[in-house]
Amino acid sequence: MKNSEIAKIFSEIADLLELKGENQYKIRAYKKAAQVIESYPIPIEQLYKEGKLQQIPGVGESIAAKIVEILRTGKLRYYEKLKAEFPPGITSLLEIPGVGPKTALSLWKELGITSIEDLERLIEEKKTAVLFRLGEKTAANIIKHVQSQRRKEQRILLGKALPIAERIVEALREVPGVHDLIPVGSLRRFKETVGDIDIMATADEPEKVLDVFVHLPGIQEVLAHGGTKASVIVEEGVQVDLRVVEKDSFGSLIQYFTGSKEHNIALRERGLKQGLKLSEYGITDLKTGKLEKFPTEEEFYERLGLQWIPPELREARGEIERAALRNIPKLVELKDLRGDLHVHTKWSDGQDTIEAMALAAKERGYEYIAIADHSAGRGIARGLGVERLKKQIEEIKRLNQRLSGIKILAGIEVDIRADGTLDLPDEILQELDVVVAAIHSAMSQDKEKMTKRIIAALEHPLVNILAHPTCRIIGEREEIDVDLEEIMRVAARTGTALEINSMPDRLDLRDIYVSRARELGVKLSINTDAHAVHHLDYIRFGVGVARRGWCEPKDIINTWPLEALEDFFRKKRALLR
DNA sequence: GCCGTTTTCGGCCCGACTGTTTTCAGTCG
Repeated sequence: MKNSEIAKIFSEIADLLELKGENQYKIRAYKKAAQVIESYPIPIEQLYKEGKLQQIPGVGESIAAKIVEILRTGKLRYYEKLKAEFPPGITSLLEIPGVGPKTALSLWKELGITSIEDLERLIEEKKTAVLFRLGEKTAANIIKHVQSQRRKEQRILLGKALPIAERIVEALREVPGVHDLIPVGSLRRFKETVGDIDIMATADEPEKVLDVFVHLPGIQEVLAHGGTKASVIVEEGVQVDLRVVEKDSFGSLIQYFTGSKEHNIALRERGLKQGLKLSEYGITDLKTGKLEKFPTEEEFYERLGLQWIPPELREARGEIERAALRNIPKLVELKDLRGDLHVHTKWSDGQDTIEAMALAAKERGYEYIAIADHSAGRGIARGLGVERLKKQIEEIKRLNQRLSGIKILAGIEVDIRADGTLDLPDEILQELDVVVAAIHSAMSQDKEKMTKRIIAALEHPLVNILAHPTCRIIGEREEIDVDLEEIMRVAARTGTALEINSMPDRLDLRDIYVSRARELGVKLSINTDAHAVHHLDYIRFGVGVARRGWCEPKDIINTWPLEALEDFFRKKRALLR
């Protein structure tokens, strides 16, 4: 059973306990367990087999026993019993903003409402007016929220949100008297999707900045416009909030608004143990009651005895403990990258020539770039067979003689066929500098078959990188069903790198798997899979994922000098031949 | 239900907003 499925059960239990009016700390315990399990990089089933369930933070005796029951029987009696106490569907009411457990319960008990549709109908018939604390305004708000939730797509890709934020920040920078200007929230943490865009600023005249903001080109609707905060919807359909705040507490404010929520909770719990109360306004000493303000985040963390924590790590996944030990890793940065090892050209489905891609790479400060067009198996992508690949290798040789300051590596993105064999013969593959292998077909194979298939590719001495290992497309295609732990172990053993694909809708491997791979000693490669020159700039999203996975330059093969990289590839051939 | 720089028992994050059966409960981020 998948981690997400187990997490869902505990999250439902938390909702049901809320309706029951149970102890709020018990509810929180279930919520926390669900949240941790949802983003846990190791399959819960595996931890169960190893008897290590309680090593998951937030999972104690009771929840561990429930996980065991779920995995053994496929069911949980406690959950079934709880569900039977309420009509099915009632927890869906909790998804409506403004409706919590108390409201949901009275909607059901007083009016028999058990679904969002019921609720809408009865509000329109004005039958909810009899309820305690549910007047006209609340009813109107519920209708508004339900309708707007139906209309808008919930979260948008980071790759779409970041350019919007940058565009706005750039425009506001021109306003006289503006000092700080920084996007916060999940955007600053480089989370793969974001809900809305939140920007914080300090300025001499806040009204002036907000005034410019609501009149920027591309603003579709102004939702609110006050003296310190304004909210708009931009033409891309995303909500953008701008807050202009006090300079002397800017540090604690951006810390608070950057999140994550879980990170902030963990931080405040730690503060309490030190007799300190944390909030967005600063830190209050509980003994003296005095509030201390912090202009910078560094000072804020320092007051707690912590090293500053990069936003990408702020997910309550052990970063606070590491910061206390002053042992936060020196995360990989964009400037550490020396090349891109997976790009396409006109030879298959790319838009630009080899030369154009190479020059663009040079412009970005790279030392090398690997051309990895599709192999013939991909009919739709005008894939390369043996003869055309030979010609391409010749072309690359000629270009390398002509161009200076950039080394073009001859490569291929070879298809891993359904049976695990590669789409091109070894004789031609060994003529290449680098071989990237990938799954593009038969993605619905069962777990056992898929795992064997990928392992066969990893064990091939000529395969250097596994591209987009889970094949997911965010919001569109689920991950393939595969034993990732096993894949990672084989990748580590054979010296095969796993790719962090930087395409905004892929970001594959995703952050939590990157973190696990790194723990297991797997090397990673941050590539763009660029199909045009401008795609090379997507690399920063891949870097964000690597940072969220706690990677340092040594973990990322394309931060290495060319000789070290070639050495890495040679070693695998020698090892497995 | 979880957990331990004060704890194996007794705590458990913080502040703001909103509607309102008006002194605050309920909800949210």
